[in-house]
Amino acid sequence: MRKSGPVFALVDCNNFFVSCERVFRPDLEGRPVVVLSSNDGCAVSRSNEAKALGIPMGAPAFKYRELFERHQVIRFSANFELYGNMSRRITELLATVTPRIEVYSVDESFLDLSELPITDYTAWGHAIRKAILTWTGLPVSIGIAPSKTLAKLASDRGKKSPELRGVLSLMDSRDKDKYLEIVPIQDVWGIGWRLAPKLRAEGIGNALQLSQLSPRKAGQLMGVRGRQLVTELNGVSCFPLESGHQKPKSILRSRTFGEDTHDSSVVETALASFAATAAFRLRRSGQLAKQAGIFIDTNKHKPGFRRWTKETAYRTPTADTGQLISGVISLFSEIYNPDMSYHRAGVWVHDFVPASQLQIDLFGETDPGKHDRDQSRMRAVDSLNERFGKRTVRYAAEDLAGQWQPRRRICSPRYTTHLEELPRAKIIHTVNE
DNA sequence: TCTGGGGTCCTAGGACCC
DNA sequence: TCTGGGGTCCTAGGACCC
Repeated sequence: MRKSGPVFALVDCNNFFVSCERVFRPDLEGRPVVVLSSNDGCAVSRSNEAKALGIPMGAPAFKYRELFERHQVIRFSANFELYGNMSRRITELLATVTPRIEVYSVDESFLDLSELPITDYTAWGHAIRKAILTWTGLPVSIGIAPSKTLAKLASDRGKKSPELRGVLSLMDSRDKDKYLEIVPIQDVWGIGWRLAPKLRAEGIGNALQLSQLSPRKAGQLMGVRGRQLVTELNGVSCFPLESGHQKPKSILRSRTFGEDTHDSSVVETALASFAATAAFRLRRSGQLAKQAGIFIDTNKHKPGFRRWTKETAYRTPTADTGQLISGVISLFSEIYNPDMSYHRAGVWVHDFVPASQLQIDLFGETDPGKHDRDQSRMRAVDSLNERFGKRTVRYAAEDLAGQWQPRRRICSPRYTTHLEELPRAKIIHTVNE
């Protein structure tokens, strides 16, 4: 059956990181749980019970320590290996429903339903929700609508209104306005902390009022993106499904150090590790970079915060780990000041060209065979690491003694990806037969 | 003591040219 | 050298997302 217009579903995992932890710790059901960011710094995922205690997104752990203790809030360091694996399980399941899928983030996917023979979208949503829960143990919310913005809004409503049991379809437009009216302006997808007060000052306080703006006025207040947003709220799709394999346009690796440091060698090994991962991602995307840069920060929460950035261009675009490492270390040597206390650092690469279209710079390169040798060396490194595990082969500069590495004091096991960390089953013998 | 990490897109304004 | 308008290209920074 062919529908007249676009139909999008947004499948959104509830409290994703916390839910992943609970799959393997069912005893945590009903208890307040938070997952902390790198360095165990702040809360990045909260269970409903934790939200009810008034723990906001991004709550700094040290400020909430007392509340955590008082209410026995269970805390975890972020275990991205586990979350990534759980995320792939859901994606694989959804891909069996339709190939028209856009993995929007680690916990959200859009599906294009317009070609599927669905007569009752709400029933379809409940069936998918149940399948995901059965197969992965993860609770999701599903919103279905003629535009992505409305699908997003619908899944959010499905999550927040218990009577909807996680699924809301806005395909039948009769009660659309009712739902739009209860969505505060700052909760609309695409309205952030700067636009929300600006819109409120214009008397626009909810999604319904936003949808009633004229395109002209919307453009004036919010630019082209805002004009499209208003159109989307009226059920006319402007943002298509971005399926397929978009290649990244920039790659950034950065970390806050486990402890602040003056030591140049600690910062160098961190930068070398970031450069190595960035280079690997670059190769995996089949691209070469023309530009690489670094930044180093002092602690931004202390007075006298400073950031230094420095960039370099490659005459011949590269994805070679060795070249990127020596590039970023030399940039660092131009910035380093032993009197500074460094808190965080990062490496970024951008300005990419496809690896297949490389043009060797005839004037800059004295050894024309070098590029090919570099490439085959990197291919060998990547295949060894794929076969024997991440970082089996690495550059000496990376030095994984890792004094810079963030703290992860309370990390759960990598249940799904490391054999030795598998959950253990206990067999209980009953005495009375 | 202790506050994450990784992206994309758009726009305003400067540099430069005719 | 100065005047002015108009166009393109590039970049930094703003704003948003998860």
